[in-house]
Amino acid sequence: MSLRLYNSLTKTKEDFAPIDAANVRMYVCGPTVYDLAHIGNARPVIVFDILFRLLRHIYGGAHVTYLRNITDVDDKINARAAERGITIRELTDETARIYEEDVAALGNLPPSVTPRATEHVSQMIAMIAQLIEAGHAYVADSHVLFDVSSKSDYGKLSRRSLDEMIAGARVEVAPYKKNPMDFVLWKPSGSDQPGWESPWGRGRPGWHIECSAMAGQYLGETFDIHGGGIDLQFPHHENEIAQSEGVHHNHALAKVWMHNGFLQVEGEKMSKSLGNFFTIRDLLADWPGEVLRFNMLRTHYRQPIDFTVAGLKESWKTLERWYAVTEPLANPAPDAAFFEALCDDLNTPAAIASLHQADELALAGGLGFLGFSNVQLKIEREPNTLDIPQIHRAIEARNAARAARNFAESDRIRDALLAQGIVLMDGPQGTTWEIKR
RNA sequence: GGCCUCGUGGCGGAGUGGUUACGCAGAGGAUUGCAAAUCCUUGCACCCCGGUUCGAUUCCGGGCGAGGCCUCCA
Repeated sequence: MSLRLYNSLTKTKEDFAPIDAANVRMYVCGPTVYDLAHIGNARPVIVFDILFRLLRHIYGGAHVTYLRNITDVDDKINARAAERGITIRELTDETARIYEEDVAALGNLPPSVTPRATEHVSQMIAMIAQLIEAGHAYVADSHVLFDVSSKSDYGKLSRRSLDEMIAGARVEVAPYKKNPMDFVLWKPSGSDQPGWESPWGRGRPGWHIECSAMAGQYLGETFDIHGGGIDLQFPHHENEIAQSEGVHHNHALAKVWMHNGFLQVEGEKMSKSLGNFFTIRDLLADWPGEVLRFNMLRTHYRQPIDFTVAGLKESWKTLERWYAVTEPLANPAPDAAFFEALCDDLNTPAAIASLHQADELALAGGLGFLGFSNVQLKIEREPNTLDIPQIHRAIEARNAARAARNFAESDRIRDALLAQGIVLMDGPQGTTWEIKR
């Protein structure tokens, strides 16, 4: 069974063949750490975690390198730190730490490498110098700009021509730009802004160069897979391509480009003004991480996803039903139907559908493979705030009443427990209980 | 305005040139003192109009609708 992935660059599903099967390399754009990550940010993390697991399964755990960067230099970060009256480093450290906790709670494996932009500024400076040398960049008004007209295939990922982009013309046209679409590689910093010494004076890197620099350092000139949200396709990924290929003699940056679809909340765009803006942290207060994860995987990664409370409830219910039958395996080997679905461009909805048909072993394997553990739901099932001996005494009293056919009393006890959120279930092996949802 | 994606039953969501998954909800049954849970059975769909075809939900064109990018955004 071969792995097939949809490549945004060619717009087709292609057989995946690694450049080096002994070291399969994947880059995914990580967070800009100025604020808590929201549920939309969680989608690419979960999607590419599944791909990471699949690649490790196919090529071996030691033969996959997965890089997810941390962007800790950005003007939004500067503004937020000033607002909160803390240093930039305090803000980025705190936000990065919370981010790691959040994505771990969602069941994601740590990537192989999580480099920080600020620790790679010298690589960025070197790259910018090479771009100037190669005629792809120029210095103007203390800035260094990428000259998009110097790269004839600029726009190949997003399939836009320069003419179209200029016709769209909502971009800021700074007077020092040769072409309105030229983008900043380096910009000058004032004394109140973070800055690094460079051949072009004290300044800081532009928006896109960090990804090119870190990808080049850890994954080489050309690597296998570059992932991220569809909204990053233009301009961010387009510009990454321009920068990296500009330095690497037009050798491709990545063979396969993958983009996950957008996320909506209850049918609307998530935004602070609509009051439907949810951070991962908000949601983790009400929903176990594995429920959030399962809900995300019910939709194919390239489709838009509508995040709803109804969907979360359904996800929770499905997981509970499965956990009642089996426990996810820690070292799972997927069964054929499940594996084939995943290998078909990460078709997680079809893989999940196969689990509904699967026997216990295959179900346990599939759940484990997707990164489920049942740890969080177990805690949820028996929160330590409950007086469990009291519940058991009530159940015994009710069963005594039932044995005496005093159904008025037994129903009273059951209703009393229900009022506390405890649902009773009479089975052949006796009475069991669970938390009402 | 330009570029792009999508439109499947009450809901979620795969897939396919011809017998149309799966899950949730609904209905019927088994079980139960009654419920709950569970199990079995089951009804329900391929946005509209053209075209290609023996045959289209699936391919092509147009329309309508939704969403995304073009500016920070995952």
